[in-house]
Amino acid sequence: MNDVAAAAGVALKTVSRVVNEERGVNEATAERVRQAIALLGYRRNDGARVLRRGRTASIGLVIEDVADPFYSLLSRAVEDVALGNGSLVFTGSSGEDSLRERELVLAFCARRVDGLIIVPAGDDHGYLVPELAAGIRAVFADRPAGPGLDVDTVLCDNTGGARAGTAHLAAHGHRRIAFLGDNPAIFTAEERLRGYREALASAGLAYDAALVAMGTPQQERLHADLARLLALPDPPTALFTGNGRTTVTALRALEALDARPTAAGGIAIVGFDDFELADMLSPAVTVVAQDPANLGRTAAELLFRRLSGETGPAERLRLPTRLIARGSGELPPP
Amino acid sequence: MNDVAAAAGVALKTVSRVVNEERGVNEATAERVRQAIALLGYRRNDGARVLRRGRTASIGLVIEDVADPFYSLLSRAVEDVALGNGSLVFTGSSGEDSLRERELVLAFCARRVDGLIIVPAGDDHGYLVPELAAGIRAVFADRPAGPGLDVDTVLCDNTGGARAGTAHLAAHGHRRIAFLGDNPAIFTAEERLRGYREALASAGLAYDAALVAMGTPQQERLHADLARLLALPDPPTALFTGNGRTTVTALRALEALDARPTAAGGIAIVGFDDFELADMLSPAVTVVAQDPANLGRTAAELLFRRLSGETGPAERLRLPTRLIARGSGELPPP
DNA sequence: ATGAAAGCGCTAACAG
DNA sequence: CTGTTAGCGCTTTCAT
Repeated sequence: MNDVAAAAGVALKTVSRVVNEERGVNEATAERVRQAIALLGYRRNDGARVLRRGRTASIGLVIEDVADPFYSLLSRAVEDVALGNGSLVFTGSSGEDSLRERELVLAFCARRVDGLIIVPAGDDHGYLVPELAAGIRAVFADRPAGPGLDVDTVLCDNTGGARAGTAHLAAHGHRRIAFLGDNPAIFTAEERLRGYREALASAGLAYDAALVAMGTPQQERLHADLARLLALPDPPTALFTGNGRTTVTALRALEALDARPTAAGGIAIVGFDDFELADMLSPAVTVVAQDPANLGRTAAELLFRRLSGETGPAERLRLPTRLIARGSGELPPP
Repeated sequence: MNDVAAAAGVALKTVSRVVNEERGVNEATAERVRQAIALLGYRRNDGARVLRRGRTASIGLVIEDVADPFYSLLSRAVEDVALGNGSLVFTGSSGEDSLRERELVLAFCARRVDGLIIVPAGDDHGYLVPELAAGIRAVFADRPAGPGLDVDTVLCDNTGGARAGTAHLAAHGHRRIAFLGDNPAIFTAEERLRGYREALASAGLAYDAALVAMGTPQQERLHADLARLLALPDPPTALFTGNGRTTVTALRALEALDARPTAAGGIAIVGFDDFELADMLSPAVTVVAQDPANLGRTAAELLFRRLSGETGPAERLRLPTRLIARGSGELPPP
């Protein structure tokens, strides 16, 4: 910048004015400065600018895993909103590891991002308190913050969705409905289990712990759980799966167990989360769909509203789910 | 930092030393400083640190769309390598828009990222020349930089992959093989078309322009193209699809045209790019698989080697593809 | 319309 | 082992 000023024969401040397109600069002078800028290949250093101005025009996004379609859709929506607000986004995947979540968040804070969108892996966010006090805004998405943090949150209607999916199976005559969920330590997994139980109760069906299996959606584990379920004296005739990953993995496990449903019949399935090609399988898979892009957009818009000064108590939004009947959830019991 | 120094009764530099865990500080003094830090809730401002040190410990990643599984896998790999090198990553989706690509790249440069990984949308990267001259390192991934830019590049063996896929179909007796590709303006689409043509030539089959359809993978367009192909007096008995999106969309279009293959027979298909559930469709889909995570990892590792001082001429890497036979590519001609 | 000076928060380079 | 000084590149404030 100094060089540009010297080359154009003006003061630093004038260069600054031209670069930032402030008005009140003689057009001839401005042109001279622009020439010098072009000649020297000068680019404004936004880092220094930030240091002086306080706002970084960047936000941090911490999710579980960008490679998961659910989160990649969410990311894209956040990105778009951020760009629309002139902001860049740091993305980080926590991999469901609360330590890594914390490291990422703190690294973003040290970079003085204006705000954060967090899909938390852990449930202790005490480490955020000083940052929030220092003025960094945060919005939690998909899962709430740990206790003691009063912060904007956008969740999906997990319980209602699971209730609707389970009720759908019950309405098609199933009385033995198994629940395959994610690790119960995960907020959404637990809420969905609750919805499942509520739907059973509404349908007058007894809750049977033997029909419930929860854990990380790994092939081997699901294979073992499904083998156990199918070997039960009174095996399930329907399956409610607690998230996209679990649905797909369960389908694979059923295939391996030679128990995958066909269009003609077999175990009925409803899955939480829509997924690519669910409509092309046979039978096509009935799902309770969330809208991850909507989740990301809503969270980001809320964040930017806060950043532009909107005050008021922490918001807690719930996004609806939608049951999409495609075939696998409408198979009758044998 | 001033406040901390005052509270601990030491000089600024001592606080700096403690914060950065430099050695050569009396343990008692250090402890006093740490107490003051905790008391005041002090956090180092990395922006200021960067300004002074020159390195931002951040890189920029520009891809086509994070929401696309190919790029989301690539992103995750880049993220992991970056984190392993103590660096954060700005992510941006260009949406196949060269203007937006440019804006993102320049915004990242203004933030003085240490390096860039770019999947280019456009083919004019003149705007990068001053940035490269200013010392920002860039690695191009998946597609090469425009003319005149001598820069590290990691590509996949598009031609070889398409050749292998097409040859596979020919080896199974097909003599009328159609090619459904992406927009021919896209580098990879063109390379894959080349591979297709080479394989035809090797198999002694004539190239027939009527069997080739290229464009953005939208449902309507593919539907129309497929309808035209199927109505040909001498219609194709096999299909080679030029990328993951196209494969899936073509499958849907075939379904709508009532021409989707079954395990029993029908039009044979080999697709470029593997995709989730390809193995669960019926017939399962034979693909030429790339490894997007490997692509991301390789590009990121190359970038960080450059950032840590490795010199030498621009590298041009080609990553191999792998044919995975699953059924749809082994269907015989009628 | 333009400029001079101060300082954002930090660290490099030297003292002591 | 600790402190002082200067300055990274920019914007803000107050002159001119």
